[in-house]
Amino acid sequence: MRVKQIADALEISADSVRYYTRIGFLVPSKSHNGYKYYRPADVTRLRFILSARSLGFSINDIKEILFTSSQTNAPCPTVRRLIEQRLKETEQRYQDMHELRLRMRKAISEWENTPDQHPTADTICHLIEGFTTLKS
Amino acid sequence: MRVKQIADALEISADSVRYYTRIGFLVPSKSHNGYKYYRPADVTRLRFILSARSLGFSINDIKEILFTSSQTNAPCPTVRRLIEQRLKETEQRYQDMHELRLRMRKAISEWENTPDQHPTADTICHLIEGFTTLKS
DNA sequence: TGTTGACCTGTGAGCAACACATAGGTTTAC
DNA sequence: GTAAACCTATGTGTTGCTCACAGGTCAACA
Repeated sequence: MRVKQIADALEISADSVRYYTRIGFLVPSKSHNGYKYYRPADVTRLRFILSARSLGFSINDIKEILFTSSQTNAPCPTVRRLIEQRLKETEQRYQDMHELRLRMRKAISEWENTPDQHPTADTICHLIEGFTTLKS
Repeated sequence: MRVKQIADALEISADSVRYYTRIGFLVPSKSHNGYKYYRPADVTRLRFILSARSLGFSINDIKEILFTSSQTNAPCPTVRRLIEQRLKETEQRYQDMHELRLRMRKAISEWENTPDQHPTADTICHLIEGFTTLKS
């Protein structure tokens, strides 16, 4: 299979496949014209990568998992440790997003009753400068 | 003020200040030794940048706002338009994070009753490969 | 046989928003 | 005068891809 075929099969972009190849996650064989050819084992491997990504593992995490596994060691302890970390980060970012979301909504609703205004010597945009999270 | 002083004053890293300077948001004067010196107007400007960032505006958004404002036009319509867009994106990412969070938690709880296992010819990590979002 | 056009390829660069590494300058204390 | 602490600017690294580009491949047609 060539890059587009494997990409279509797993519904990702050819560029993503090229990226995973570039960082060594996939090792296709090369034909005479320089095209890369992927074998069924690469499909399995790519499917694994995508599953891991969808569970929040980073590229580096996957690298570590793949390495452990290639040493014929059980990667499970690593996987359990990593997902706990990633979950913590995700919770944090989730919380941050929640707060950002509220701030944005508050700004929008506050600005509904605020007229436009031209910039002055010491204000760039009075909407933004006049909005403070600390306000009631 | 030199870079660290202005950074400390606004509680951000000196590297961030250098970054904003590099992209032209701040234009300090240079002294004989190459050090950059920031004036009070830069503090105002930096404060504005930080406010905008905390409302979810991107660096490019801020660039647009600053430009409009520098033309002595009211940047308010731009600001209102941009924040609506950013809010939409934020809502989407918030939703994505929510789902990722649930997937991760489900995986962790499912894996509690799953023993470790060594890799085989066609499995890299049975935990990840055995987990599917579609499962009940 | 030649050629047009659609489609595909690999490589290198670019993106956001900073953080880090490095080599060297400045300042204060002694 | 010098040593140590602290500061500086610049360049590179980061994450996970996407995009731009110049060119290769292949089937259909003249």
